[in-house]
Amino acid sequence: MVKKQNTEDKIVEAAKKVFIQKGMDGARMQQIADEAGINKALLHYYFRTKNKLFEKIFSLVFRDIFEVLEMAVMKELSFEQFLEQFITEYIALLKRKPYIPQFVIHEINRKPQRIVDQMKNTKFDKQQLFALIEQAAEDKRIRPIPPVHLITNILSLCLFPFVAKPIITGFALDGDKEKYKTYIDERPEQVITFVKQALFL
Amino acid sequence: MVKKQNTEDKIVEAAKKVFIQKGMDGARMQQIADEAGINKALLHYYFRTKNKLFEKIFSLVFRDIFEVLEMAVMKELSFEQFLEQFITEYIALLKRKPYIPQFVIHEINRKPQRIVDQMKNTKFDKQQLFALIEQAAEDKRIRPIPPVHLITNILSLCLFPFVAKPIITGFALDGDKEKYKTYIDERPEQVITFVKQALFL
DNA sequence: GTCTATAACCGGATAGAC
DNA sequence: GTCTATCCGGTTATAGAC
Repeated sequence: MVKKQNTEDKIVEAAKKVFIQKGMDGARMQQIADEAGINKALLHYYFRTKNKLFEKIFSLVFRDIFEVLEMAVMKELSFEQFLEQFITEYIALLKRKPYIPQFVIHEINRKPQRIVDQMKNTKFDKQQLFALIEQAAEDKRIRPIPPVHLITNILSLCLFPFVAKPIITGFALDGDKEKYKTYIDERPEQVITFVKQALFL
Repeated sequence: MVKKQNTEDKIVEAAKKVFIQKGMDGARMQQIADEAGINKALLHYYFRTKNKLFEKIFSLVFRDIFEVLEMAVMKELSFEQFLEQFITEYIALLKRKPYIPQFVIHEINRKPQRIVDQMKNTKFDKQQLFALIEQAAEDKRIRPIPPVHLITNILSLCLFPFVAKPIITGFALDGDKEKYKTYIDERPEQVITFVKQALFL
């Protein structure tokens, strides 16, 4: 938390903030410059174009996303362990970086293919996870469920509260930010319980 | 499906398409004009500014969203009936208008307060739904669960498959569009089963 | 109501001094 | 590396003929 970061870092941080908030189209180089406490020209000096700056931010944000995903699946867990650990850690990640879902959704809209390509480039192994689920069902440890549905279920339960934050706070929780905080703190346990009840025989 | 609609309708339809696809910032008046088969000047003649046109589209899309929501809760169902009917109809709505979630999320980002205000203006009664859930838990028909969590769970399970369509298709389903269609067709049953298992004792 | 032409504006990008 | 000033293309918006 040192105040004297170098200019490039200041730019990246400011750009991250603005691009996440406004998306590529809505973001303004002027606002990024203001946010970083410099002027527009310097932005171009460091990153040449708005697009190049955006690409930089995109790759940074994307790295965050798979940080946990990879970790969770890499370490040869049982399905039961995976379930608890994945939900706990993924929600923890989103608490630290709540802007991630919004940013990704924005990009899904703009350039779907880019997101898919990036995902294919990670170490995350889809097959391994599918197999884990199918094995658990075969062993009668969980009720049978198509892996795609289970995975999307889990992801949706983790992600939605962050995407819909303003709606949940404003509409369901009377605009009370403390209530939202509590809600999010309860989430890991609530999701784990919900999924376990839904699955285990 | 008559071909000769009046100009205003043509504009609205074209604007809907473009705004949904590109968002307010990304949309271009020229593209809307082209899509409607008229010229830019006429756009301004009917709606004065881009912003006013967008507001019009926004309110139209928003009406769609609550179409089902209101219906489902209005008609004094038991919790069990509500559950099945809501999930079935909400996913059916999203199949008809899959652009809704993206559009709303875009707006959550841009102007959170607008969304919340709009929601408060609907006939949808939050309290009634909360009470329904709490009553079911009290009667031991379902296991106890905080209503906010249950509602967000259900919504997330319905919405996510549409928001994440490109990712699900491209990454989990090998880019096979037919598989996505099948996946979506299976969804209502999968979600209902999942939620029921998670809830009912 | 609808068009063509153009004004007014905005925002990304560059030139050039320091 | 950092700044001020400026350019230039694209986009919204308006004027005015038909």
